[in-house]
Amino acid sequence: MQTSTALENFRKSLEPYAVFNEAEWIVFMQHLDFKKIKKKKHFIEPGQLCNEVGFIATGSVRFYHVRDGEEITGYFCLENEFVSSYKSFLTRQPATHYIQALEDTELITFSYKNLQLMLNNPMLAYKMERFGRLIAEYYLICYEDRMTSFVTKTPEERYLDLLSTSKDIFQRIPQHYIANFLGITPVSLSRIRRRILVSPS
Amino acid sequence: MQTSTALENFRKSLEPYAVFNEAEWIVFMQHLDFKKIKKKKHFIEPGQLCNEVGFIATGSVRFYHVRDGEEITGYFCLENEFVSSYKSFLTRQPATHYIQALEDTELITFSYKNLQLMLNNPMLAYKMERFGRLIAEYYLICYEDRMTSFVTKTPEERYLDLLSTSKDIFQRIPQHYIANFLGITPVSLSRIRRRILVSPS
DNA sequence: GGCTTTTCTTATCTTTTGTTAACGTTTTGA
DNA sequence: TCAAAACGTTAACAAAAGATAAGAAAAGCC
Repeated sequence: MQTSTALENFRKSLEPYAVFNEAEWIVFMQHLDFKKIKKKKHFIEPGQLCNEVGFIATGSVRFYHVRDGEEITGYFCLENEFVSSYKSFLTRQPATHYIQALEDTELITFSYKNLQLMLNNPMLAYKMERFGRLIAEYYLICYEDRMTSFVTKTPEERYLDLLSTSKDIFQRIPQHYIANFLGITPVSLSRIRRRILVSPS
Repeated sequence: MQTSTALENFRKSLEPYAVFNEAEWIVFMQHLDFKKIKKKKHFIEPGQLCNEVGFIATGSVRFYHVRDGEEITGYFCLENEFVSSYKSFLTRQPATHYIQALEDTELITFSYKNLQLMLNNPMLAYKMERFGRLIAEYYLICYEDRMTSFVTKTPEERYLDLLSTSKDIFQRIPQHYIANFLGITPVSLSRIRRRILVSPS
């Protein structure tokens, strides 16, 4: 994707969270970087400090942990979403999981250092605090919904929910990753799909 | 608890998120209210708009959903924590769950309206945006950890984790609520405890 | 104090999930 | 292009969890 197109798209995506005037936008842009991650390459690995937040212009990533030598995928991000190991980024502690590109991925990023510069720049400080608040609140609600689904719903219900809200995910993301995301094994997801095929309630 | 003590305690608890000077603190306090909830009474019920965020001075609450006539407890809050149906509060949509006092509970609250007033008051706006950002980020990290535990850990591991980080919870909160919180049934938690007693690995 | 309600455990049975392995298909990468 | 790796399904068995019911202990309430 062309850089200018990506930036325009980014600016539009930010509108619910931060509307910059031209002067602010120019300064804001000066604090951005661009990054390409080839498919299967990592954005972050355990033990590393996550020093940036990325906005996915094109592509997709998965978050995964390794337990007993096994990869467990906990989350995905697609275009127009932010990707970061937030806990590491915010607390300045090493990450405990991997973030890996599922496709060739183009990111618009800002580093921790640049974010601090903006938060301390009188021209941007207020808007950046607000931007940060609204983004954090947005993800807070996403995460709360997901937590609730683990407590109140069965794996089958979570699967049907995902199918109805994000059918496209099944076209782009391998099913065994989705199984992990639903909190079950790939074998179990395959069985659930079979059950639903046979007797679609 | 005495109001003045509760306020001092509140101010101290806020320090990681917002440090007010005396003038600011006085204005901030003018936007606060106090609320007592008797044990078993509700802070919010499904269908209601959540119009306030509470800080628990004393007591505790549980969040629960009702599914097929059954109550499922998804979360707890104890002293010095914030309690709200954030999704309802932030999106101005009706809540979908209950929040109920587990003990007689004293809250320091601020309403949505008062928060907006503070966010629009030049004297407080910047600090309130920052305060909101840092609180949202704090809970974002909590929720992320919990989400991850559902994907990467077994119920037994989640139980052992909870036991090691919040042993006191088991003294104050009925076990069948904790079972729901762990994503399992009370019967299943009882069996897990039995298993661990018999063969503590 | 005595009765009711809540809480926790245990038992039984059913359902679901995990584990492991096998197999065919598709995708990948040298 | 061709061998290797990745992917999805299925089967068989074991382990765990859900559903239901029963009973004992503890807490709550006139």
